[in-house]
Amino acid sequence: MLVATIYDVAKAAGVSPKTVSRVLNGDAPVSQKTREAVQTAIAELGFVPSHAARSMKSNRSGLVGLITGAISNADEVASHAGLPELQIVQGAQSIISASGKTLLISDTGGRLDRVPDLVRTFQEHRVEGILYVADFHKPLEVTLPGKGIRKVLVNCFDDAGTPAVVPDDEAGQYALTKSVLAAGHRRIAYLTLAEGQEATRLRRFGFRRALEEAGIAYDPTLVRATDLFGRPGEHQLIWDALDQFFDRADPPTVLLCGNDRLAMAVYGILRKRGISVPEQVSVVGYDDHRLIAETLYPSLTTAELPYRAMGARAAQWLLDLIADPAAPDASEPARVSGQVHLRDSLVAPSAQHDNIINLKGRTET
Amino acid sequence: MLVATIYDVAKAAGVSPKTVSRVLNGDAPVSQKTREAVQTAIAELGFVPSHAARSMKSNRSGLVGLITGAISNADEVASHAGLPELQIVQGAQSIISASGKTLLISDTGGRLDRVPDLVRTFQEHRVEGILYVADFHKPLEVTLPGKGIRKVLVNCFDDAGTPAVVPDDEAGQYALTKSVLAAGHRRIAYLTLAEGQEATRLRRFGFRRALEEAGIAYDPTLVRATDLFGRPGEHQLIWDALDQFFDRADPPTVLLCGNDRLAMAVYGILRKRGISVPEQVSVVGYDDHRLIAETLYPSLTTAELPYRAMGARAAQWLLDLIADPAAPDASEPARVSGQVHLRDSLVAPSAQHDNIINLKGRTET
DNA sequence: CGGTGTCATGACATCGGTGTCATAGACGGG
DNA sequence: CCCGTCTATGACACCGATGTCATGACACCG
Repeated sequence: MLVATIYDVAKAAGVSPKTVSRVLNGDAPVSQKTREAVQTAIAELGFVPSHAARSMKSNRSGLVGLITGAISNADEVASHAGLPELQIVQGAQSIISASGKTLLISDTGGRLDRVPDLVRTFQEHRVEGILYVADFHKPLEVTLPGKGIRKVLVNCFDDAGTPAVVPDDEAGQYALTKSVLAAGHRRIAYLTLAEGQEATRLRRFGFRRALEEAGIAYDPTLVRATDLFGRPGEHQLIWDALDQFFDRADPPTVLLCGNDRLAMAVYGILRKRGISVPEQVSVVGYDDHRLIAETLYPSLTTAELPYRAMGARAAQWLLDLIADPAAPDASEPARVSGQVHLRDSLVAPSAQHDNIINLKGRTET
Repeated sequence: MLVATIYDVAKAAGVSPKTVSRVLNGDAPVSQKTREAVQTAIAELGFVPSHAARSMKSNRSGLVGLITGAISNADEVASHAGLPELQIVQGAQSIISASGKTLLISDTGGRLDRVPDLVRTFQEHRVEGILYVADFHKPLEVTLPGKGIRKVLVNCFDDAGTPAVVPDDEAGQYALTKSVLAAGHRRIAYLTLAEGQEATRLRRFGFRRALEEAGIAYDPTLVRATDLFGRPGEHQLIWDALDQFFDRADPPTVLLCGNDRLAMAVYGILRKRGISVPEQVSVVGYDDHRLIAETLYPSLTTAELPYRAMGARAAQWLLDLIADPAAPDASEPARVSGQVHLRDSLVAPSAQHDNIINLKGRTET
């Protein structure tokens, strides 16, 4: 006898299995004496009810599936993905487990073609819903199998009206740019993420909107895409962009970076060029990747990518859909916005005592 | 009818449920014609067998539980924990899923008192084994419940002979120090992790062993613990340590850091002091946290904390224990060693053209 | 042509719980 | 004292698979 069953408990307590069940679930009156006898037997045998048997009868698995590439991506590419994506899992986990359900986490290992397998495994476990988490804000790349299963997309979206939760990149960059403007900056350079990404497109809108409101013309020559996801050549790209910016007669007083990792690289390259942060130029990131933002010296001003909140929001949405099967799909993704975190890397241009103009070549090695 | 059952398939194909089962499992001959009829019915109904029913009959859940604080820690503390710990999960995931089993991942949310609950949930699911993952190398902090369930500890150990997989910190620091010595350094400063940690203790052994072999005396004044897990005050601690090192008549030519995050902070503080890496001093980390090591500029020489391999090793061990219930416990934890990754932050002292001596105060702000 | 073995298939019990229904006492009112 | 009601409990079927055993249809052999 590997594990005790309800029958073992019943025999030990001298009652019927059904009575044990009643003690377990408290769904019918049981006399004090019987209850105690049963509880003693349960404790002695170390009995734990079988989830399989229970869910078979009730036809409710109490399971929610989550598909992510986070766990594998974390190592594969030292990119903006990885750890932050994990916060989505974390946010979902907290909501799901608070609801008494269990989260089944599966990992694509970076291979989209494994998704059908993962969904099938979920179906075998009769999950009540599925969360699909993308590694960054993008259109859904696969057709999710699993007809009839409730799903919520996180960090991605489709055009079929599947419920989706995405970051409000436009509002995030808008708020961040407003903070930069509020500090007094007027010449703002922007090292964006790769072209073609949702985040790049949406954040540029937010950036421009903030500039317009401040009456500053958008200058495309102050904007360069430099994110190569940490692949070789990225440092060179950043270096070239900084060259271009600082060669100008009116060099920028602040550098916005598409993510905190880029900002970290920028710190290093600025150091090599002999330019101090923030004494000579302010630097701003994006993501609020705290490992970076708080450890960098000086600490980094950045906009939060509200991954944790997105995970929680998506999980709650999914639970609602499960509870009310008649609930309608959404026509629009839910957009979650995050806060701006002001830290030491952003100061007023007036506090930048050392002027950057014509620093070019000063300490190139 | 929410989901199709084997009975629905049987009816649609005009055969008995048992025959459908035979088609599914291929454990008995079925005629070609019958097989096709059944497969057609399965496809039409979108039938997926119920894991619950299956495991109830077979008494084998095919599940393995994993308990970690990684998912929550990732955000809580921007420390050496978080992402790297996740690689343990990743390594385990790959082995477990390759074995056809499913990994059930649970998260303590940083609260050890939740462990019994998590174990209980695992027991309800009748997991065949449990992996317990600590956030850094330490003695086991809790008594794991779940009598009779096979367990393997990862990144922690107890004195009861529970199978455990830990990093070989001594060998790692030894190899890393050997690399530093091989580059020609003789005056080596060491910013260690917090006192009292296993890693701190073991790595110091490795450090000293390498020094001894090179005939260099261990100088305690060149060793300072500066890791505050990213909490405020850490920068100050590092700053003070660097002051002390560089005030010497014979300042060190290289700084070993207890982890890559510390190295990142060191980069920033050195920049503020006007000291260039590696032109004036070499810097070395620990962990091979690639997000940091490859993005920092210059890229960081560091020793790999072989988390992924540890996860895989532990998972394989657990699978072996499950397959052979008679297998004995181990008296010693398995120690997994990682490689040294040489990158740009470490150069020969002869290549450090600018002497550090008496730089003190040069650019303090 | 009967006996025997193989192949293909089905009936039935079973895994561990829970829903349904029945029933034995206790208790109270008329 | 009888009957209705309520409380506490048990018998039994069932959820969806699969293991065991039985059986019908052939084919092959002597």
